[in-house]
Amino acid sequence: MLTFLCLTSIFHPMSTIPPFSSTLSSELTSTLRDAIITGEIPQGAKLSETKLAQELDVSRGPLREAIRRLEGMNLIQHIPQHGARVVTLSMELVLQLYETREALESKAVALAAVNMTSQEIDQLHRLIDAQSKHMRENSGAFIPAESDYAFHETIIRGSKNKVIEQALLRELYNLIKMFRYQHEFARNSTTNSLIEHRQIVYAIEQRDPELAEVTMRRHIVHARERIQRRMSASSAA
Amino acid sequence: MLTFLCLTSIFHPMSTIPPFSSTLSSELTSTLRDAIITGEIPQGAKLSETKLAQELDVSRGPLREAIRRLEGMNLIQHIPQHGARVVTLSMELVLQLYETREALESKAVALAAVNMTSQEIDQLHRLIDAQSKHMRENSGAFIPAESDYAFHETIIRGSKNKVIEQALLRELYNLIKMFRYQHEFARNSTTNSLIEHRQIVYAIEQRDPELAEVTMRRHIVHARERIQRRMSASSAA
DNA sequence: TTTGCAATTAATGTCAACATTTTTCTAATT
DNA sequence: AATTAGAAAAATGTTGACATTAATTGCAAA
Repeated sequence: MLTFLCLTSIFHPMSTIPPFSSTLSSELTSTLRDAIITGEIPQGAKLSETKLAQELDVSRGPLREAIRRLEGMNLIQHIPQHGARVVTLSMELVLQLYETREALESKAVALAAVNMTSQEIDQLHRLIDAQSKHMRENSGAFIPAESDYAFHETIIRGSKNKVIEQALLRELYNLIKMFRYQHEFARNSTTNSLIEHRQIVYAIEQRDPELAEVTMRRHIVHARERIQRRMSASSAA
Repeated sequence: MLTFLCLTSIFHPMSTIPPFSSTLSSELTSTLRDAIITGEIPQGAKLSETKLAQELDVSRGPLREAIRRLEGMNLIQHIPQHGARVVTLSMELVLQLYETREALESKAVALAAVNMTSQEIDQLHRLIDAQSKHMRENSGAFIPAESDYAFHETIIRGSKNKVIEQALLRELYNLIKMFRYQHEFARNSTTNSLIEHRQIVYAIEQRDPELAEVTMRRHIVHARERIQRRMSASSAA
């Protein structure tokens, strides 16, 4: 028996998309998305329409629509006449996610350096200050994942490019959150991240798109390399 | 009365996704996608489930699923309780599409320079030769859009990065095809494109990711600038 | 004529039943 | 015992009806 059955629940702080929704179908989309990200429905698991509909006490129509939407978010793979399965995050896929993120988010920050309002830049400062405070008070190891996401999302929205925003927040970040949530070592950011965050904000403040771009690119490459090291280490063990 | 009603038809050479499909819902997806790309269903048009279902002689269930899928491809915008509309390609959106394409496809070609097989590179040569032949025989103005797409798709698949491939071919290219199909001036490529294509293939052959990346980036920036000039010229007129 | 409300119409959201395909189980054959 | 064929079960695909919400129409009042 699954525990995510409460449809009107308060969701994880993971969520990019607001949990509120007017239709049952949208509500199911959020519910299933969070259950997949947290691993409550494990990777590779088959989503049986019949069983899920029974457990969630809804009919199959809205459920199928939710599954189609999650398909569009790359959280689910659907094979006609065979059903839907939760995506499996192979080492290869995760590295490809970070390669794609590098391309998109480095462009996003370059645009953000030009297009962000001063209010939005202030918001970045507030987030960094909170991260800094958190590290001081916890004798320093990690930045909480939520704060890290908030930082990156602020920049992405600051690009004012809806296409990049959608590609990153709707397709990529759900998968990245899923990976980080389900791997303890990736759940929080390293100390070094805060320094890099400061460099990125500095470049944006200087309205220097080229500097912002290379700084962000390096930030994401570092994250990818860290994952690569950890994954190959654990697979060798 | 719409004319795309023949579900088992031979589709436009536009299609990225093969027209064959086993389920009615997938078939509807292809049908509607092509109707949207060609403008048979015009930009901003409301997709009335009731009417469409009647005209296509299907029930609303599979039709709704198709609409959800097209939503995932960014061809349709859906507002709960209000229905679905075909996306409207504003000047702003088109330029954002090309900005995103620049970021993704420059990364794709850098990966392709490392990962493409020699057979795939041969394929690029064959496509360029055909483009070259076409221009000689037609006293030279343009490369047909289909040949241009084939060239870019070969490179994108050659990157061997499924995430970038999906983002480009499933989300971006449909919209770019839609724009080019519905704007006569953008339908074919310029003479200069062939030269740039040759430069790109040269860089891939040299297994030089950096050169490939800057060459592709310039190629796409040129395309965007050409659009920008044409659009502002026509809006000034 | 215009504004506002009520009633009607139509559209989207949801459900339950039916059809078809796939999977599973059983049993017979080699 | 293993394999295969057939039957049973379960799953996905599809349909039409019902519920609820939005849009339209018509009428009354300002």
